Amino acid sequence: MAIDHLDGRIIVLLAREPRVGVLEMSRRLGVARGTVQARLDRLQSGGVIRGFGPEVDPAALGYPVTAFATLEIRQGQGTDVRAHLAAVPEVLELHTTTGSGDMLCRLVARSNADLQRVIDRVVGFEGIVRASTAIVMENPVPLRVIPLVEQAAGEE
Amino acid sequence: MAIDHLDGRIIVLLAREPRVGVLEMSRRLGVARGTVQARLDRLQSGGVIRGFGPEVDPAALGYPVTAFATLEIRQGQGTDVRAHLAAVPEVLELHTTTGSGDMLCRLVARSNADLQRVIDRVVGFEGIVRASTAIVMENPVPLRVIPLVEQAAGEE
DNA sequence: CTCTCGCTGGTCATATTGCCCAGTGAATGC
DNA sequence: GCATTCACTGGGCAATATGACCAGCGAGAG
Repeated sequence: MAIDHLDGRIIVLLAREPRVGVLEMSRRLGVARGTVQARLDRLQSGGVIRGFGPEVDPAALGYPVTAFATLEIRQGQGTDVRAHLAAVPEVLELHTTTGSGDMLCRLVARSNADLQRVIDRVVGFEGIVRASTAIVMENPVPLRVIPLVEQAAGEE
Repeated sequence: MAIDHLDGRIIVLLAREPRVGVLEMSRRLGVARGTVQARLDRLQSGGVIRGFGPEVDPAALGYPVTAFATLEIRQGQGTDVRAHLAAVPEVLELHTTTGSGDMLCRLVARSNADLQRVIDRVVGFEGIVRASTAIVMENPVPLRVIPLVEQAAGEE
């Protein structure tokens, strides 16, 4: 899906101030309201903008510890492992990857001690052979997309 | 920050249908509008809900390849490396971790070939000693928080 | 027993939304 | 050269949501 420069500005503006409405955006961007509305519809139906769900901070929820676990899976157990991990609330994300491990997942926990419990629960499943965990200390670059959007919008 | 059961329902509802307004929410949840409004304010100022920014899908933007890179940093170069990586749009996320590597970052690229370019750019910096990359094949559990919210809201 | 707090259910003026329309300009196809 | 398509403009409409209030109520705390 192609991203226009105007599309880029819309997304950036929306990311910076999510509360602005379509009308306010049209004012700021200097285009007609209908245009902004049409662009937004296109971006959403095109899948570029998936939604506007609330961004919840696990830390504020009482889960300040984040970790990444690399899992090694027993042959053919992939499906079961996926289901098992999907059932654990502390598993925020799961990927299957190439490379040394077979899966990579993001975990959160209430404390370092609690992380042990989470890991036990994650690993306590026959299909998982081995797990190596890296605890996150700092997060210099929190999940972001704006620079990418700007690049995609600019070069186009 | 403590999460109420009602808070939980608000967040879940909001995550499922972000477009509903405060009024509609109050109707669905069977409480007064002012209550929902007050709860939302509290959740936001408490940091539990960070915002309502648009969720952009890098794949739809033309970056369908995701990878995780583990970086090994030369002693004392941490700050410089952070700045370097923050300047690369394809770096969506960066963490410093315990364990074998020193940093973990999430990358996206336009293709597997393009990933090489991105990695070169990431690694092409004196402070980085070594990098090992894992390409994401599948994403069985996309980034989610709802189960965690429900747990935090339920047990409380 | 009193105070405080959160929730209710209501009002109000204002702003925004979704939807419609005709007109314009540029690019496209015949 | 000419007609068509498309995106954008600028406007107007009714319906709705918003933010800001208010008094009253019940429960829990001191």
